[in-house]
Amino acid sequence: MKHLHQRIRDDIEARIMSGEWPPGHRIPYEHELMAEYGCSRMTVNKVMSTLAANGLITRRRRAGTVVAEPSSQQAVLQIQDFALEAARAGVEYRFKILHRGIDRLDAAAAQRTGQPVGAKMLCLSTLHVMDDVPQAFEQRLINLATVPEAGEEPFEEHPPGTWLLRRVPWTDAEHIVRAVNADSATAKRLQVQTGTACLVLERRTWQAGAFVTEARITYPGDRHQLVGRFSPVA
Amino acid sequence: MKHLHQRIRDDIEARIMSGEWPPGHRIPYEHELMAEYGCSRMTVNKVMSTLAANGLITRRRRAGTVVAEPSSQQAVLQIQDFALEAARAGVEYRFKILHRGIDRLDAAAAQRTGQPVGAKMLCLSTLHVMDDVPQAFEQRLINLATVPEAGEEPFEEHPPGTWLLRRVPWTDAEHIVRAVNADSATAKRLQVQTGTACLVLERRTWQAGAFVTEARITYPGDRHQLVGRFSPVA
DNA sequence: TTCGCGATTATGTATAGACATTATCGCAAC
DNA sequence: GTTGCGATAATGTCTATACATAATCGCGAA
Repeated sequence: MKHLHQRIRDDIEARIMSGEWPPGHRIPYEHELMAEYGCSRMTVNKVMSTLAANGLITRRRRAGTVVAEPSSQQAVLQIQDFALEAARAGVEYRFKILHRGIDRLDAAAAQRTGQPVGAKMLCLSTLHVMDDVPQAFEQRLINLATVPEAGEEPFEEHPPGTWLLRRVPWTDAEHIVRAVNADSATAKRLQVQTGTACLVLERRTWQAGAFVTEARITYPGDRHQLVGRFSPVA
Repeated sequence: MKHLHQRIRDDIEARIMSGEWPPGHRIPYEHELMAEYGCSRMTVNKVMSTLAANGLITRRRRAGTVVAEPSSQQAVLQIQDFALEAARAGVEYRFKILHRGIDRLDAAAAQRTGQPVGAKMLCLSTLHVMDDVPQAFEQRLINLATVPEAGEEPFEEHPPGTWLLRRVPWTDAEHIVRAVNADSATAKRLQVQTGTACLVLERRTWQAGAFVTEARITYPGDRHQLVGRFSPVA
């Protein structure tokens, strides 16, 4: 046997995953597990705390521990960095800033981001291209109040998303994924027919309550998909 | 001050999130933090283990602990249960099984699911309707080898997805999100025009290596979007 | 019957110490 | 210089104990 911690954890996870202990089933008390595995309560406690943090079980003082009800399902999608993805696929990547300007928030954008109308934002439109084929069109707002240095950044080496990610850590993010028919301007930029289904990913990020950036990325539906793999437990 | 554990954790998270400790920065050794906070090493250790499990820091024996490099971004999307969503919005929900049959896997589906060609699957087509407006069209395969009782289930009370979720815990899931133009059959079922952009969510789930189910859910692009909120730290 | 309150009990947090594990560092031999 | 190896220093795991906290149970009073 290896570490007791891992063994207890595997044991309990197996029983939950196999359905032997269905949702709502009461798990033995810490002192019972302690006796069963012949270890101290701290060891059992650490395992149970970990499982609780992972959402596999629910603990309540005095009442005990039960297997958690399955929550509403989550899809975890990996948003790959274009440069990375291109490097892996062995194709050439480049990006082009189509528009750059400093604007003040209009009412709709203020509503979306929770910022006051008129807040100064750096507005960027970027086209991501792989092997001369447009892969995505990105419209981004960067809050100059939170990230003033973005105003001076030429975005020559890295596209705005990559630059921001390694400059400003974010604490909260909101994602929206939609499908839309390409309007004529978008279709032209992405070199698809007007009306082609496109995947639109909107992401807004905050850092400790301060709005950082909003990105709207439009992918041609026939060239891109978002993929994710997920296991509820490590 | 409340609990030391939380205080240390908040402190370190704050320093990482604010950028004071950028990725790669070496975090004080456990014995240093122990001295700084005047607590035992176990307390520090538990905090650091938690942060490491959350991917915020990277720990290596002898080398010490450093702030983790930002990984590629993830979008975490909540897939809401239709009945729940409808109840919250105060509208009527119902579903209709359009087709039901037992089929054997063809080559393409076998490829996708990693099952042998010819494996027996329960095939269901379900339309989800809210206030008489179609909201989604779901095509689902259920592996009868893994979930034989699905063959007898009439799916009168709960739609297949809900039924499965509370019957079979899953250990792995794969998600793909795409945008497609509605073909005429789909358009008719969803009561939209042919060619309307639709969001397609594909999910395949396994339980301990055994294939459970594949669902392809098609949402009309103008009626639905996937939304998610995410904080990297709890 | 119902309400309130104290005893009970299971989990939450923390401590001090012990030994295990494993990279790294630095010195010595080549 | 390069290599090898032992000392060292960091995290990983575990114990035994203590006290805190909170929810439930059950008893007694209204």
